[in-house]
Amino acid sequence: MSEEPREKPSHFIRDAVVEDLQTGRFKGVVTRFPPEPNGYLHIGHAKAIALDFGLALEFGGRCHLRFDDTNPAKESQEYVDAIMCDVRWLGFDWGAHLYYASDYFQQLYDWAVQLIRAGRAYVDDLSADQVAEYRGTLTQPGKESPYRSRSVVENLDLFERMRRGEFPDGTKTLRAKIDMAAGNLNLRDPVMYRIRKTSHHRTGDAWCIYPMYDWAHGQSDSIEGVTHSLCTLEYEDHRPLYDWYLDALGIYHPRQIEFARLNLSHTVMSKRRLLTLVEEGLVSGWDDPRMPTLAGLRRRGYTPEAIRDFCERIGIAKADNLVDVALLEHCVREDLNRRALRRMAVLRPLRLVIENYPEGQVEELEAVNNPEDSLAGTRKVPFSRVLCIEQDDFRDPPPPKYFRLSPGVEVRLRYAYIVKCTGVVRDAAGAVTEVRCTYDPASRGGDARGRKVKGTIHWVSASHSVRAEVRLYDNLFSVPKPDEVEDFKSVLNRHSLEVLTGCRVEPFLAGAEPGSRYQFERQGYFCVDSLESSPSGLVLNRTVGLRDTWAKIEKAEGH
RNA sequence: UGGGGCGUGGCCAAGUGGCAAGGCGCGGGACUUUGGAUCCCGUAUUCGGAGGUUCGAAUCCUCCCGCCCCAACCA
Repeated sequence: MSEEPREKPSHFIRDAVVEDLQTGRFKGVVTRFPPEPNGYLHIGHAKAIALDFGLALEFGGRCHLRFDDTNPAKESQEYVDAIMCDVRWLGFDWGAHLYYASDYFQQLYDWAVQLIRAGRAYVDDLSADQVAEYRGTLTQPGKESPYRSRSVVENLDLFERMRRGEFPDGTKTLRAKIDMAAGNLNLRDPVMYRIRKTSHHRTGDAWCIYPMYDWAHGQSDSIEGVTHSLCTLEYEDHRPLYDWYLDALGIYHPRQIEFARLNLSHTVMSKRRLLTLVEEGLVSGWDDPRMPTLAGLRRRGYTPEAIRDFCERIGIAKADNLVDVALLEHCVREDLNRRALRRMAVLRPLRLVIENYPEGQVEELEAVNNPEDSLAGTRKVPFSRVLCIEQDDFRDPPPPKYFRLSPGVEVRLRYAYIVKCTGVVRDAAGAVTEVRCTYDPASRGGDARGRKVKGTIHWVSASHSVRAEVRLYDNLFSVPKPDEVEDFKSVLNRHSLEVLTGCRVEPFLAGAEPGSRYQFERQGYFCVDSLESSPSGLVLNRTVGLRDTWAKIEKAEGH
């Protein structure tokens, strides 16, 4: 295993980090991945995780996992657990640096008091609607709240009573006193605290006022000594506020840098839309193998390595993007090609009878486990007179450039023998129910002995194979940009899941471990479903198909 | 006459004054007991547009065009 560590492609954030280290602005690198525990992580988060943890690793620093849990109404322990599980699975380690914004509630409260004392924050009695009204519009300045000029003493008193729970939800807020005429709406006296008499999954009922994102985030970064606070583009407008709070408080000041979030073709990435799919039962859950969630990709059979590689290849930049899902698929294929053991499985069985093969005879033929890895060894596959082959591997008449079985034609049975089709059996409707052939005993192992045999097909012994259910997945959406359609649900791919129940797999697969991955020769990569597969009922998920040149030819040839 | 960003091939993306990296995809070929893998070759006279500066510009200047984000007591 002499993996040449591919040179890390550079990007503007790495450049900025290098510069900050050189100029002495920061002495080391401390990053953080700050998910809100209100949903499952998806491939877009993987990009951020790889960036945050990757940079820390690269510069000998550290990366914190910090839950941004400032909105108890939407957050829960279920999500906290799922997120930690996913980050670990992806291969990253936060060591002892697990934090929660809720751990800082007291410190944040004290700092708020500090701002009130400095005359930089005030308690406002305006209702939510009024606050919106007073904010003005994109093109018109807002106007100051009538409560903006309350005295420090009064503000201090009111704020403390807010905390004690003397006022009902929504009746008061604490706001920073900045500039109601600012072009950047985030600076028009942003709300720092709102009253919410809701218990929090970690702090219980200790608090009834909760900090807003902007008030919590920068200060949390500061407390933890974060150097580079990396986030997505939509927070660019928040940076002036991030900086304002830190400066107003006069505390350690990390640097926020924004990058473009990932968009993947043929799927949706917004938490709101993913939640809709889950809640409306359009998918089986957050871990449905068609979902772009890490839980879904994991169940689909994706490897952490492939996802990390993908994250590296897409790069980090500031331009809006839509990455072709074909790149993600390429990454798993590349990873699995060199690691997955090969097996034979017939998804849509067609009976093949070898007329001149002795009745009752069984041979154990040797098959290579992985041609890409000589250490993977070989296995024995039972061969007998009656086999199952793929329905697609027999055509009568054969279309142009078809290399597989058809009347009078010879084909190789992978690792077995060369067989020649002698005829077919059809049912009353004319459908082929059985293919007949003879074999060449001298071609054992598949040796064509000089002959040109263009096709090689996979097979399974009818009586020795094991039954299995196979689930074939396709893109969740039928268009590249479902987000741009009026109703994204109208463009769901109706064929995103195809369940095949009569599949036959080679006996070696009988005891396959849940989650284990294989390449089914000539078909694709599959993994044993981790939830619904059992020894008595094997269930396999197709991670991704193999590149299919024949499909392209067939498509180009006509229909 | 609101603010903040972004525009390099079908999709990502390097490049930051010296004459367009790389990857995916696509097309062609070699090889092949997976029509897989692997290996070759091809794929932007041009960098949103128009001017300008310069011996020389995707890179600097000016104007224009287009796209994205922001008016939750969400993050």
